[in-house]
Amino acid sequence: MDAINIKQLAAKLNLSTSTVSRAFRGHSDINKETKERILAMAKELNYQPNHLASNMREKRSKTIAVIVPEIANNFFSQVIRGIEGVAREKDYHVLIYVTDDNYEKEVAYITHLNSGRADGVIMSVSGEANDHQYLKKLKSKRMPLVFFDRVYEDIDTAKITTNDYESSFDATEHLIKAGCKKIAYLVVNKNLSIGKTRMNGYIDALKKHGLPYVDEYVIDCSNDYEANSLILKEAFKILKPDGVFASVERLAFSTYYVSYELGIKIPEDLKVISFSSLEIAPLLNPSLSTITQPAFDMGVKSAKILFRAMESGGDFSESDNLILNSKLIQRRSSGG
Amino acid sequence: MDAINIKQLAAKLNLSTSTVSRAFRGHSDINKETKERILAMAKELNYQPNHLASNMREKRSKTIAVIVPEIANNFFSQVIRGIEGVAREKDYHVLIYVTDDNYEKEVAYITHLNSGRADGVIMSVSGEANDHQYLKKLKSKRMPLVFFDRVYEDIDTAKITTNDYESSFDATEHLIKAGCKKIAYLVVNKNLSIGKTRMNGYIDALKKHGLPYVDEYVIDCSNDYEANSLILKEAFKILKPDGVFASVERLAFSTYYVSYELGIKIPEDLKVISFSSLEIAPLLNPSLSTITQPAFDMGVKSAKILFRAMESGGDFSESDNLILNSKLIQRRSSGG
DNA sequence: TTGTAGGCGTTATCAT
DNA sequence: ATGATAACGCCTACAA
Repeated sequence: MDAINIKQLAAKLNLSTSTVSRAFRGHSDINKETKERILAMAKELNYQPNHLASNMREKRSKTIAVIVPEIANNFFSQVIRGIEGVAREKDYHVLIYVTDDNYEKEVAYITHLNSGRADGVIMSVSGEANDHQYLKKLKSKRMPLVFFDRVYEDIDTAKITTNDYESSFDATEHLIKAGCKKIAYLVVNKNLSIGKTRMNGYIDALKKHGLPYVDEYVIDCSNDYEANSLILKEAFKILKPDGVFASVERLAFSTYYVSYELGIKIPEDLKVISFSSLEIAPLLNPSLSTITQPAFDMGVKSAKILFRAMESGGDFSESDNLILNSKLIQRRSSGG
Repeated sequence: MDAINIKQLAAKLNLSTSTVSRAFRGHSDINKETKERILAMAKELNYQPNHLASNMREKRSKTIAVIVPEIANNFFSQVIRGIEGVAREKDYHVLIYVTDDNYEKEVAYITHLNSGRADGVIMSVSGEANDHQYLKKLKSKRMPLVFFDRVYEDIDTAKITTNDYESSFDATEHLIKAGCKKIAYLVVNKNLSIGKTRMNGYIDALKKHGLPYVDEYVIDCSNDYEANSLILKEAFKILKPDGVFASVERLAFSTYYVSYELGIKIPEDLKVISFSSLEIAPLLNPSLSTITQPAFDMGVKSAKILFRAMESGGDFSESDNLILNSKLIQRRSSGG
């Protein structure tokens, strides 16, 4: 009762394996009747060509790998949904790898992919460490790589990002116009390119409006809820900011929790805006002002660019560096 | 500069492919020095055994498939995270398939998996249609299948679910004790086993407390936000429920939006409780009372059971039907 | 239109 | 300890 193979099927039909193979590959030179006979019998015996074998023969896996820092996160899950949809259309399969922002895992995944498991990679980087040699190996193996959102600048490959600098500038300016004088910038990893870019927008907006840039107002958080809670509690007590710009959704949530706890009223005492892909931002208490990235669309575009590269031999062009626009949506948390 | 293979590597070293192969498989009979020489050269040439080939040889893919109705959803993304973690430990890879609650896609995915792409499947079903023949084929191919959360009762395989009946009973009772007399039950697909089970809990709780069961109070919704908004608006206007029990997170969100719009005050005019895995339920306006399923844990357990089955030849035992407990967390939306 | 045969890259078996 | 060889299941160039 085990899986049947092409040989057995051919035997049952008194045909050669080539003919059977042809029936499945939409080949030209095959008698219509024979083909039908084959497909009918295949159905009856529940035969399907073995992918492992045919992929090996054709030297491709019909699979793409998606590497993300986390998955239980609105932004990434929406991106993945976008990627999955495109892959499905192309009849490709999607492997998921979660790095938990861990550099070693990232290296390990990429390294293991160097072995025929995937034909291409879409990834949002962990941002730890500075040695990106392991990624260059992909290139030498002609395995196209697309970065989205969090990228390594020193790797020359397609990058799908959003206009982080402008958005951050706008968000900060938005808080200033709402009357904030002491705006805290919440970040998870200052060294990550994305953290830097967003911070520059913040700094330049302060400058433009003649507000001083104060180092302490840049609050370096972690990926851990508990830890962030402590960090923010301390910071809020000491600095007493009247505005918070969270560079990551999670930090906005922590801001809410801490504010509840300390009796800080949003938006009266503290105005908040955050990068976020949360679809229910309007349902929060108070509704959260957001800079919303086109997550789903980023997934779709990343996948399309990857497929184009795979179809054309693995090369990218300058036009494969896309910068999409995020949307600033003002809600109650920033005084709207 | 293309990928190198074992033959070329062996040639460079003046060794046979067998010896090189042994170096990679931790085989006993190999000279330590030779092994080191091989590994060093492999590193230099960036050689890695081709998975497609070795998997084919060993007749397994070291891959599991995860099929879910949707992915941009807290419950499913947390389950996936759990699965992914276990898979990683076992050095397995994870394929993701999204059905969008579409029966045809479900059938298509399952059918295509009958071909060596995966060694096992974890799935939460779409629940459309009643012909589950296609799943039986998996069994004949010795491909273990684990259902989680949404299952087909007529398929004899491992099932990881939660105590939906009891949770629903408790949730309904909770609303009754909070003073509700006219409780609406919101459901997406009445015919899905999960919808039925949860509804039974609702019905029995009404009975126990002497409240009439009224057909109109069971409100059949869809997966579309817009459509649900209309359905609920109509229903709320006509039925004027004082309690809502949402069998799915999404419907609680719609309830909030509609209530805002109609000026219905939660919890004063309407008390709400919902199945939900939302980590920020406390931040909603008002904070949402939830029945929270142990999503991450369900993922972990599903994966572990699948691996045990794969390791032991594909069979499940009665003890592989797990029923985990959800937690009822009372918050402001139900009057807490 | 169909069949024959070789090879994709790896590994286990058997021999040396 | 190492090497030669066959086999995994499929596909295609070539032959008939």
